[in-house]
Amino acid sequence: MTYADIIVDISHEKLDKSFQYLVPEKMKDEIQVGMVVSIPFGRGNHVRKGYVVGISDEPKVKGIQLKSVAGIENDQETTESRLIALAGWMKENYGSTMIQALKTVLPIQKKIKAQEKRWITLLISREDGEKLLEELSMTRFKARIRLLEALLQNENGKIETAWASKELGTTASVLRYFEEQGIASVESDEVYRNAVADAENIPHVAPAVLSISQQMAVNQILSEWEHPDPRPVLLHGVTGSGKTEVYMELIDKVIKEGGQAIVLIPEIALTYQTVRRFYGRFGDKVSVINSRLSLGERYDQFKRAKQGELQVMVGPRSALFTPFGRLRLIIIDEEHESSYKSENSPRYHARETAIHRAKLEGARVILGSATPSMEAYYRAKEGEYVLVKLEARFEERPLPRVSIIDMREQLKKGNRLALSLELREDLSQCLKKGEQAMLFLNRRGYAGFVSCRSCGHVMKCPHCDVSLSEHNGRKLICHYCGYETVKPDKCPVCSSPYIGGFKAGTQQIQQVVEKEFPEARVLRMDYDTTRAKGSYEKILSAFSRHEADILIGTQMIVKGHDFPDVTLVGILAADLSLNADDYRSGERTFQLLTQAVGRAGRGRKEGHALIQTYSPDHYSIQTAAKQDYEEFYQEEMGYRLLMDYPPAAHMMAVLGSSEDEKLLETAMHYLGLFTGKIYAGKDLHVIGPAPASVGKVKDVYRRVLYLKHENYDLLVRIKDRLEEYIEINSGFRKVNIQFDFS
DNA sequence: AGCACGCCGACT
DNA sequence: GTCGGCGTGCTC
Repeated sequence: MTYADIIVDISHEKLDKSFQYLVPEKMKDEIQVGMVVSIPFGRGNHVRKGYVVGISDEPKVKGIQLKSVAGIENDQETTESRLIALAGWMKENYGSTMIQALKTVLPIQKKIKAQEKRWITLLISREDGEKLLEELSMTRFKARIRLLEALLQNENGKIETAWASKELGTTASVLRYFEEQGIASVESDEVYRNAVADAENIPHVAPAVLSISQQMAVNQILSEWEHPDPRPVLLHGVTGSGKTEVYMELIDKVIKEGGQAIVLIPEIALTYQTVRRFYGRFGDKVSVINSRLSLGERYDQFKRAKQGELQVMVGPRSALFTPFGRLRLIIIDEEHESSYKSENSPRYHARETAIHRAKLEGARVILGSATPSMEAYYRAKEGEYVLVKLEARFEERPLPRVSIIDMREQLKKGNRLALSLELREDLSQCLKKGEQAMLFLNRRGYAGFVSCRSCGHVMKCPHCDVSLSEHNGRKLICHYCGYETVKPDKCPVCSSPYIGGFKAGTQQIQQVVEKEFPEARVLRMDYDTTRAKGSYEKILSAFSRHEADILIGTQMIVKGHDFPDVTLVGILAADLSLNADDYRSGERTFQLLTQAVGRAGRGRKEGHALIQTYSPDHYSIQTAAKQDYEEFYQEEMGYRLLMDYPPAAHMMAVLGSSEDEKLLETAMHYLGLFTGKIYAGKDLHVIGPAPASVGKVKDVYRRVLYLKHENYDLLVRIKDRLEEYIEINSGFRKVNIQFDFS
């Protein structure tokens, strides 16, 4: 007998397990893991869609009469089944339930979408309506009166047909009367809107003539593609070298061959500019998904892709699962960005997942970055990826000149302001010449905490074990759970009145700058000024139109924007991100500084950057100032090798969370003991368990156990063993365990 | 999600 | 006494 494990309709959390069905004799040879089948389910034996996730010849439950698979849905087998196979791989390699994996991979169709809503809209003015109502009230047409009354009462003069027929008894003949007389119109919901914002106003742009180095890169990539099984390409191009032109050239090739392409970009922040460029070149073959689209719009875009209306999809991490039927190319721009790693289970990395999807689909992968991740560069050096370099900046523009300012010297010189004397001098020069400047405040992993200057007490969130941040000088807010409290005017521990915030926020910088340069026009871009919808684009486009002289902001200003008039970049508190408590802090600092420095001098005029720091000798800062990736990589790799951190070894974090602190502690302790016992002597490093870097969020405690080993598959096997162990032991019922690979 | 079982309020 | 409200739990 053949049995199939099937997951029923993925849109419902509670059905997060597989059910076993009998496979009828005639389907035995046809059925495969990844197929979509129809099955009778529940008491009513309703026929529903299900996904085959396993096939076996043994029943796993006894005492239950198994039902049989009703049929195989053949239609969209190829695209969908490959995505389901990808989900299976993600489940296995990142540790999650199959249903979570399926949900990230398949577009969730909304049930209501099946029957579209129709709306009755009042076309005449309210006065005319009242008049007509009076006339009608003399007649016997009661249904017409009810509908007109309802339309007049409704604020927008718009009601749903389904509601009208149910509540008002409106019939088709009533609607016909309203339409014929021009009193109201009946229209369906607008069908898919173009997801590309402002698409009508994007002019077509002819392909640019590639520079010599761009053309060389394209040729190198194409020659790799000649191989039957091309390797992923790491395109290492300095900031401003024109990687996007290379991407577009390759996409053009792929489209002409009848293939389709996915372009991943780091976050919504960048979509606006990037999408415009792609749309300008390829027109409505291009679409975009982002988190601002509604579920319905998102689904529509995937549907268009599936129907073959689109050739190119641009979007963040989740765009990787666009159901293209002839996917031939996946591009991951700014490959090093941390937003490519999912924070939810399955905690997949878009880079690895893209490479796997490409393998399943017969597509190629391009990874692009000015500052590649250690992982990607390591793999390229090992020959697993092909390294292609774009060394010259576009039009041979020189890289900016960089100076490092030792802030300890500033204190000795008696300057206590956040701006060094050198930066102030350069700013005034820059303003005099009518050029633009950017001031970048590095506050990655750092919140503007409030502390007592007398006893050192730090104001913390009572629910989350993180410091509270000061807002507008009077409120304290927790960025994890949103807890809010009034800023105390004396220390709750020692009653000292000297309690206050660390004065280095963007607002403070703005005040200093405005005081120092009263004639300069200053824009500020940070968490506070970009919360409103569209404000992000507004600030950036105002700055690019030179409506301001100085732009002050956090990391969001350093990402990939071209401002040709910017000649000066000032980086404040460059070393703050070095103090974050994870092994990637050196890499992040280098990336941030390199990207920030690269903002200067992208137009005709030469650029200059100043890095202000308290650790001028750190290699991340030194190499970023020299814009020397290779030297940074060597230094950083030495540290990773010494400490067995990725990419020198693989690491698996076992994340436990529970509301019960004691229970969590024992549970994690036993997991540690268990792994130590079964894998003793296999060179496995077990670290912890320890409280997670944020030990408590929304009153849920979090602990973490790290396992390091050079063999990834061994870690995956350990994960499987741990999952079994957790399944058997009832002590884990109230503890949530997740796995995180890096 | 559906559908059944099940335990408390207003009805012919 | 019954009809029916939707809370809870199960579905191979």
